[in-house]
Order: sequence, then structure tokens, then C-alpha cells
Amino acid sequence: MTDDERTEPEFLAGYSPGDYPAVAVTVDVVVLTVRDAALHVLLVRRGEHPYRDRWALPGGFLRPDESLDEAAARELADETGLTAGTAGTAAKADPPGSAGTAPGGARVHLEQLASYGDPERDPRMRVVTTAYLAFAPDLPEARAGSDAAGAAWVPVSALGLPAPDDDAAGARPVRQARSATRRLAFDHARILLDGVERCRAKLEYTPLATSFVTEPFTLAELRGVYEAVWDEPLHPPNFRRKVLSVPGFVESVGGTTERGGPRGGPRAALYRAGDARLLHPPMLRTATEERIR
Amino acid sequence: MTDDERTEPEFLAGYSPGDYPAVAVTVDVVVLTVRDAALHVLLVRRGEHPYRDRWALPGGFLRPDESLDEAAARELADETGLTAGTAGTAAKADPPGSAGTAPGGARVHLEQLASYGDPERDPRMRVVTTAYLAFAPDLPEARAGSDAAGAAWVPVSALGLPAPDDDAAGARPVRQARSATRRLAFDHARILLDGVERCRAKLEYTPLATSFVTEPFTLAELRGVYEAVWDEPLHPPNFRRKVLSVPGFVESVGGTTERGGPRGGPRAALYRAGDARLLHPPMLRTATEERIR
DNA sequence: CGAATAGTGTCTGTCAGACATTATTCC
DNA sequence: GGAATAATGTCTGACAGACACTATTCG
Repeated sequence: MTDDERTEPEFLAGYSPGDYPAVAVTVDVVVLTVRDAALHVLLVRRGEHPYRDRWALPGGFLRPDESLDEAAARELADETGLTAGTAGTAAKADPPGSAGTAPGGARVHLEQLASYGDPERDPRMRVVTTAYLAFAPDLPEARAGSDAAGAAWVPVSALGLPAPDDDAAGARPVRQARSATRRLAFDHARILLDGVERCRAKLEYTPLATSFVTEPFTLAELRGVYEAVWDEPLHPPNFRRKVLSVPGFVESVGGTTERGGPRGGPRAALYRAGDARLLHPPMLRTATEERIR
Repeated sequence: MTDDERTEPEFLAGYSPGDYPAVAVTVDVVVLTVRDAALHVLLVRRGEHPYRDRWALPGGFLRPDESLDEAAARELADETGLTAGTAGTAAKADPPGSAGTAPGGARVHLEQLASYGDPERDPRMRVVTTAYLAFAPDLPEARAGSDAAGAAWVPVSALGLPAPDDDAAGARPVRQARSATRRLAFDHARILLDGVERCRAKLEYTPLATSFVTEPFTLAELRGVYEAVWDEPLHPPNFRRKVLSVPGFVESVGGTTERGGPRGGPRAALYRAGDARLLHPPMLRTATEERIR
């Protein structure tokens, strides 16, 4: 209210962009997958000056003639070889058909996460980054290393991030001393945390868990995704009943697995993703007091 | 996979930002409020060259030493005189205490919406904008016009946007011929649509409906917010039972209104927002086939 | 008084969580 | 055969939607 004399058109057209120092725009991608019953993120080892040898999210500068979505898809392809179906900036999940298909038949979901523009976030210059979030099925170990020299899947739990629901209380002993545990470059820990939180939430009300598995999949595999991302065990019979009761979540593909489980059990029926974009009713996590307040 | 020779560090540090044309970063704010039982958005009339005389979202260039959140709060304050509590980029709703308070006791919720970077979105130059979403209580009519010359609250329904849940099917007769109906500048219609969709969704699982009313409020007022935003009538008794059963959504403040309703009826009890950040269980809309698929 | 609204009570169908049970397959 | 797992069935408590009803206040 102190500078009432400034009127609104100035903010839309009166300011010449040349009056301000250049702002660089980058795109970073949080690629999540589930391996060995744990949530993993794709990281690259930085070889250059700021934060050298630290792990970072894959990303790069926005090019002159590409949109943010295109830049994110390009970064994802460069690092993983996967083609992406982008959901754009809309709040909705993308329709099943828009998901890209890679050589291995992998479907990749890619959506915008958020933008980060703290003046201090890059020591070199002013950089605003738009982060994207991708859900990939478990890829062959080789995949990550083929295109990107220093890339690796790192368990999210090994990064010493604040626990799922206490990011306010940052005081938490970081026990692991592995190299992956070193703090991420820039503000990438914050970005990753936002991505993981978004992922957890989206499993509740969208069918995106199916983006973490390859089709056809069993209900046990799908349940494994929920258990890994939410980090809590689920009741197999109830999970089954719930999933099948949500219209359009999954649809039976007819057959069964070739063999039963590794330690016995009958062959599981196979499913593929249905045509629902939203789950009704949603797969609700049990209310945790810390998460609610 | 065609340019396998490019390795990952190039994308993080190998590209000199000077190699690319400058990108301007702006911030736009979708300020929503409920007036006369209808959802309204704050728009400004453009006085300058591209899209002159069109309505646009309030916004402006990011300044050298401010974060995106700060820029959005500044724009919001310039246009409405309201101080904002920013939820930042996190997925969570902000705690009740962080909401700003304006002279009139108004609480304003401000959160990041999404970023838009299509190369063609501004005819003048390359502009990437980060959109924010604000929920304001109903403000005195004078408020909008005081600081911003050409600002006005415009009913969202008067803008000829695609209907809530058929943005794919764009063919829809636009009947209103009022000046407000002219298409918004730039891609602001798309941004507004995303904001409205986000708003609708957030009423389901967060207590943000309380950001649209001034404390203390009655349950009828709160119900009016849901009805205006969702554009569907709700059963008063069931709404009441549901709201009161969600822990931390609202808490009784003790008294009642001075008078009954304008057309009769007893005095309503008064409430204020509780300390919940998420609603458990959520206030679910009835499943609409179009929204789900 | 008549109309409108706040608030309470109740019924019913659906669903979540927990548990028991059967069938199938691996070792 | 023993163990593990897929799939089905059942019970119970909680909740959503619908409706009836009472109480209060305005005009």
C-alpha cells in the first residue's frame, strides 16, 4: 500500500525486459521408479564447477524454440532413452493413450511439478528452473548408464531427506555415509522432496501407479508400487477388492503369469491400465495425524 | 537416442547461458473470490500494445532480487492491497497461521500454480511465466479499483471458458457478448482454466474453502463457497454433518449471527478455520463420468 | 401466520478394515 | 508334504445420501 502511485499497466508492458539482468531458464526432471520394493530416483553426477561431484537431478537449459514440456521430454529422453507422454501443465492426469512407449514397451508419465526461482539457488547467476516429474517402470540396470555417463538409480531413502511428513522438523540424524547420501546439488533436495510428496498424493486419486509397472501386470505388482511409494504394507485381499471396485482403474487381460510366485503360490491374473483418469472412490491412505495437521 | 554422444554434464554446466537468447520471466496471479454465489477472477485491462484493451491476469516481470513467491506476493499486493501468506512450491496447504492479514482482516492464500513457456505465447519475445493462484474472501467492490486502474472482478462463467470438465471438446457456443467475454490476452485463458480446476480439486481435500470467507463464518457461508466453486447444490444437513465430522476443518467460536437469514430462519452458529491442512476424509464430489475418464 | 432457514434425528446402502478359508504352485 | 501366495467369502463398524422433523426468525 506504500507505492499506490504505480498503476497496473506498467507491470504488464511498461517494464522493458532489457532493464533487468538476464534470467536463465532450466528444466530439471525428477524421474521416479520402483526397484526392489523401494522408491528410486534417477540422478546424475555433476562433473563441473558448482557442486562438482555432487548428485543432481538431470536437467539443462531451455532451448530457444522449445516449450517447457518439450525441454523436459528431451531431457528425459537423453537420460533414459524413454519417450514421454506429457500431461502438460493441466491438473489432470493424461489420458492413457498419450503415454509414450519406449523400445522395451515402457510407458512414461511426465508432468510439470513446480518452478523454483530463489535468487540464491545457483551461485553462478540467476536461474529459474521448472521441475518435471516422471514415473518410469523398472528399467534394466544398463539403461540408466548407457546414455548418461554418471547416471544412477538411487534409493530415495538413502538421500537423507526429511521424512515424508516432517519436513518442518529438519533435525534428523543422517546415518548413511554412502556417496549417494551426500546432499544433492543446488536446491534439488527440495525439488525431489516435492516430487516424492506429489507422487505419494497422486497414487491416491489417480491411476498413475500403473505407470510404474509394465503391462501386463499382476495386482501384486501394483500393490508393490503402493507399498514402496507409501512405505507402508497393504492388506492383499482388501487391496484387490478396492482396485477392482474402482471403475476404469485396471481391466483384466485374460491370461495369467507363466509361473507362480518365487516361493510358491498359484499363477496370478494379468491386468492392464484402464481408461480412468481419476480414481473414484480414491485409494485413501489411513489418516496420519502428522500429515493432516 | 540419435545423439548418444552427448553426455550428461553438458546439460548441467556445459551450456553457457549466453549462447541463448534472453528469456524473460514473469509472474501472473489468478486471484479467485466468491461474490454473489459465483466464482470471480480479478482481471486487469491491458493498456499497451500486444492484446491492448483485452483483459489479462495481473502480473509482471520478476525483479532481480526477489524469489518467484515474493514476486507473486508483490503483484497480489499491488492489485488488491492484500498481504499474502505464501504456501511456496510445496504440495501442502499452508498452515493457518501463515496466511496474511489485510486491514479488513482478510486472509489470503497464495500458492504456485504452474509455469507456461510456449515459445509463441508472447508475440514480443520469449517469455516464461510462473502462474500463482490466490484465494481471497469477498472484498468491498472499491478495493479492486483503488490500486489498479483497470481492474475488475469478472465472473468466471462470463469468460466463455470451456466447461469445467470438457476442455477437450472446445466447441461450445459462447452466448454472452459483454466486454468481459472477449478472450483473455496471451494464454491467460488456459492459465485461468488450470487455476479454476486446481481450486475445485483443492476444496475436496484441503480446508481452503475457509480462505474464501472472513472469520467468523457460518456453515451456510462455507457451503456457499463449495456450491459456487463446484457449481452444484449441496444438501445442507449432510454438508453440515460432513464438515463437523472432519477433524480440524472448522471449530466453533461460540456465538451466533446477530440476525437470522434475510428471509427468516434462526441465527446461525459461527465458526473459524481449524488447524487441519488436509481434510480426512475428503469432501468428495459425486463422481461424474466425464471427469473421471 | 407463512415462509425460509438452522439444526437434529433416522434409515439404508455402500464401503473399509480385519479375518477366515480355499486353491494353487514352488521347493 | 510344507510353505507361500492368489483369490474368495464374511463380518462389523463407519459413513454418504436421502428424507423427515423441530425450532427459530423475518416479513
